[in-house]
Amino acid sequence: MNKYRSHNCTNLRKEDVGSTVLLSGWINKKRDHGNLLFIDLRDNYGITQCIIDKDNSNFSSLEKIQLETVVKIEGVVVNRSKETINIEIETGEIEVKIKKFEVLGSCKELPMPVFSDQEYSEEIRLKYRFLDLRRKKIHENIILRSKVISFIRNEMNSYGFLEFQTPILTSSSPEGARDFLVPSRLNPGKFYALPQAPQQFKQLIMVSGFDKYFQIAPCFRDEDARADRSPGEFYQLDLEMSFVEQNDIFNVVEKLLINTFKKFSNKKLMYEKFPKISYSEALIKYGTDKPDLRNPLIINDITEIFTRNDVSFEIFKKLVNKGSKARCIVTKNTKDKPRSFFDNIDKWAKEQGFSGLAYFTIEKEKEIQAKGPIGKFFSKDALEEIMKKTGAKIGDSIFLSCNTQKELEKITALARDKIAKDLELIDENIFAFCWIIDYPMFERNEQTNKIEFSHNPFSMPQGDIEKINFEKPLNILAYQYDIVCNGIELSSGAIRNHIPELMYKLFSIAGYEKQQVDEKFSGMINALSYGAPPHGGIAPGIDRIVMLLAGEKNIREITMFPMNQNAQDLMMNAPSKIDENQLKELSLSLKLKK
RNA sequence: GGGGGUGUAGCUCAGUUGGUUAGAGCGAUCGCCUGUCACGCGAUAGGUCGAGGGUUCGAGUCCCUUCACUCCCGCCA
Repeated sequence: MNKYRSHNCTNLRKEDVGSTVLLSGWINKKRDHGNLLFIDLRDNYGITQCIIDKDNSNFSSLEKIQLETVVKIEGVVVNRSKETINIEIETGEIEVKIKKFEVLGSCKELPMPVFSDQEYSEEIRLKYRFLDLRRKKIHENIILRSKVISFIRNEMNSYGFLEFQTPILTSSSPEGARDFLVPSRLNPGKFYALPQAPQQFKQLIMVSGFDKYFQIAPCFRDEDARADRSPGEFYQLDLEMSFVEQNDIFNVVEKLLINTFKKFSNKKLMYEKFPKISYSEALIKYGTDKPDLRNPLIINDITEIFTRNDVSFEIFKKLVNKGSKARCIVTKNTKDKPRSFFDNIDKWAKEQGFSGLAYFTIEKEKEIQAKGPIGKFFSKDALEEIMKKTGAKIGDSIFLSCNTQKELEKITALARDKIAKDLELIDENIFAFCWIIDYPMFERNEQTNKIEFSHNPFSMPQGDIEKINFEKPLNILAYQYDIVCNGIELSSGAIRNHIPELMYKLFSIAGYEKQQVDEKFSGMINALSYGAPPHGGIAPGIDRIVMLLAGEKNIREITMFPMNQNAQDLMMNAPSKIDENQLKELSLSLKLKK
């Protein structure tokens, strides 16, 4: 028998009554009745109630023992009387009568309690993460994460994918996020970069003829944190396939995600076949390329209404005249909502830094009319036209905004969420997946006015390559796609451009000389010129998948050892200063800002 | 880089229009208690009210500066 335990803390049942057992674990909770002491012993698997009374010579030392001390307990399994059975825990029908005990790991006074459902400041949780991780909810989240990852691995293997590792020390890339840099001792003045994603490597794997690759890949981007974005590092299910079209990727990923979500969650899937929404359609209907499809509200463009002579809402008319657009959100049957409902939304819009949200309600007494502060500006005919365009019915309300297209997309997207929340239109028990497709290859940077890659420079443009009009780059679409679930972007992917000449052409549009491309992407470009297969892939974010499955809103709740918002590890004290010798070896010197 | 929120005992929080000695629960220490499972009861210790400056007879409370944490914007091919 093992020296520490014969059973773990969830093993023992009625059938074990009478046997002498050895348990090891943490003191989760003590209940001291003076002459009788209950101890809840906890390990990874569960809790077993142990009991000792004053007749035992160990009583007084156990009575004084600190919570979270690690002990080994030897005792006999006994039945609990009917009244004292605890159905909350799996071992609740029995308890262990303590004979002997031994402290395996003593515990100082706790900076935070482990046995408690209370919430604690992140600062203390992260500093004492090893204590925090003992707590039930987060302990279970981390176990869930492990199970999800091994499930995904098994699925991918069963689909015929091979798992490969790719380098962590690689080269800096000019596109995308800020790189984490690592100085090279052997090459003074030169730096490695940590990979933002194994993008080039996975393409090289395809060129190497491996056909189907995947990896649970760490990705490093030096960008500021958000609730759903760790600073520094995160994990992707990186995958790539050869001789595929967009739909082949979709089929694999849909199958994987549906299987995963069905296995690990009881929530319903809104679509078993993910709907495909084009980027441009998404921006109009939802104001964003990551729409929450649980939200039934749709945005409609009604710019034309404000060119009519029988509409006298002059503020909007002037803006439309200058090139602004007008869009609206219809809410069903809200005519009896109190004035405060509408005013709160308008007030909220102003707090978001917009000029507010105008609104009216469509009613019919003798004839159709608009009620509300701006109702009087719309004629009956104009209202009927709006109803036709938006599908609004009598009794519905319309929230509208007028602005430049970019700003309008922003506010309508936010307003769509806000109004749905206020009206409680979102079913939290649903996962609504969709594909966003047909991303533009390029976009214009509004500040510099330059043409840039809008997503991934390695994506394949759509259409017959011979016939692409490179004179109008903003019209070129790419085989580039995203998966969105409940308004969270899970991944993006693309069919890759495997034709070097086409690559040079596209890079030249974005302002890169051939020589620069050769320099920055030498490995890739070179490889593509030695017989590259058509290929494509995608990279779903593991952290966000686990977040959705665990029902958590913060990525730190499903990350074992996360950094704080300032990219510091409070437990390990990273980042930290290094000594002069280390700098010297790397040929570095510091020039700190005061 | 910018905006919002928070900061009071080891932990979670309360603290009135500025007014005696800053409170509670959990935890800690000590005592009582033989069937609890958030055990119960009693007592004790524990505070630079994030820090610095200012207004005031008097500041946890008002003002300024600053720091930390967090949420958001920018950023995230």
